[in-house]
Amino acid sequence: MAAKTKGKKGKNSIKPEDIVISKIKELINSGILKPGDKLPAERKMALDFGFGRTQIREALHKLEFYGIIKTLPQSGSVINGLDITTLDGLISDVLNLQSYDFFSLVETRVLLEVKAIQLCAERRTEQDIKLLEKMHKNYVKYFDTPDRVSHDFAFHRAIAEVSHNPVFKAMLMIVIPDIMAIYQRDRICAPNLAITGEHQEMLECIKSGDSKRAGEVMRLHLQGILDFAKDKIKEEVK
Amino acid sequence: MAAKTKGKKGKNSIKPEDIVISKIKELINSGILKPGDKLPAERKMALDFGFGRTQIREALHKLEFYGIIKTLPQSGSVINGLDITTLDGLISDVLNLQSYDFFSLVETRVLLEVKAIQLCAERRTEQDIKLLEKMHKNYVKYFDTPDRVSHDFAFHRAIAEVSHNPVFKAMLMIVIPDIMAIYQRDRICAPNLAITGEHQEMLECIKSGDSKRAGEVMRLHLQGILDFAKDKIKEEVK
DNA sequence: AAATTAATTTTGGTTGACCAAACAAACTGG
DNA sequence: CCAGTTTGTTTGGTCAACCAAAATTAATTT
Repeated sequence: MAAKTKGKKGKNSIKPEDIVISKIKELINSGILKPGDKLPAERKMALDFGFGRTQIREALHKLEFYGIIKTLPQSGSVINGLDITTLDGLISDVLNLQSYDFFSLVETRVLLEVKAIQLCAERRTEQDIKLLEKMHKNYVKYFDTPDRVSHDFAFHRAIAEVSHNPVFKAMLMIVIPDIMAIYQRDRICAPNLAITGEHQEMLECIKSGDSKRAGEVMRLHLQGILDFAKDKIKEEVK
Repeated sequence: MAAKTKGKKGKNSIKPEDIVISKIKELINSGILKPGDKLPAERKMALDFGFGRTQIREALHKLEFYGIIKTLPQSGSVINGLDITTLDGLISDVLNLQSYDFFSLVETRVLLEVKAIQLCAERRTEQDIKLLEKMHKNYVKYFDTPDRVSHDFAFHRAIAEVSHNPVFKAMLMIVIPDIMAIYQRDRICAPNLAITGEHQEMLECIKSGDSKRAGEVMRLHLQGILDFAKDKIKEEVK
């Protein structure tokens, strides 16, 4: 996935795999390798670049994760057929992979999840509604236990599911856990009782198919975290 | 990354690393392992699970990519401190990792990029404007060459950059290349001349800070691809 | 007895060798 | 001359042994 929120303090160690990736990047920029080409064998690159095959291998894994190459067993690795500028940009992104700031994460979550719940209201089936009701019941049931946050997450995860857009879901699954971890750690005040009511209301909107209102309630629901993120920025500045 | 758009045809081969991951998942679900725990040494797992250490290692790499564990050199791998349900869901997602359908990709792109350009109009600096103008010039310059799509991508990439939200950028960089690859491949008609004008207009909106209008132009700009995606669905159904 | 130090074990990281599938060239029979 | 087969090579996938850093334990000193 994607990228995790790492690199809090100085991670001085430059991983060998990243050096290998930048070497490959050079090969592409210098025109020796073009999109669609099969890149050299792992052993050859290991020799040429002065690394072990393991390091080459990990670099290739990373590039495949991000959809830049495709590795076929017993055959070789092929550069995906984009164009040079695109490729160069993508590889640069893989190399940088900076840790995401909390505000950007929340901003993204709000955008995705408001839209997600709107789609929920439009696309939900009978089965979807049952799922959501079950998740909501569980949240209420475990409200006074340490498992509350777990079931809170489960409810939001269900919404991502019922949006019937797997890309939304995948992206929300990247963003939400990070946000929750930080929010729980840094927030002092007690769990808000209003949350239950908001969940209930969202559920009603989805059931009645009122996508507009569903989105509004979700936006309200996330407002607290958004404010928290804004405060965090000011805090960091001062 | 994120996930790439793989698995077109039947990829029957179940990768060993995924079996290892599901074994670890079982350990967590059975309560033997809890969040925050250090999981067994690579050698021990290799022995217990009946795989080589390499396979264990690749599984751990994958889990670390998705932020589920953290591996410390010469010390061990630690399960990140979420809660059990959350963890279980995340691991399930890693295991499924289905290929994304074209429509969902486009739907996500529209949402992200419309918001991105609105943020552009609000947050752009003088330097940002210079970057965008340069990209636009290049696009016009290379319009009649095979490099057109490359510079088209570069322009959109610049918008992602100028939104000043690294999460938006990362996600758009996942989604856009896939979309462009499919769109170019399947589309028959010639490149639309209107695109240049729309890029120009977007640029003007960003410069003047008119975020609302910038968003509208972007939505219009992407409408063609969205319609194409809708047609594609109907086509697949029949 | 407590604190410090030294030896040992355990850990992830790295390396080189081996395996079977895929590929390509050479060979053979028509 | 060509189609089909064989054989040798190249490829990514796997494995077992080795390395250095970290953690643990034992020994030593105060």
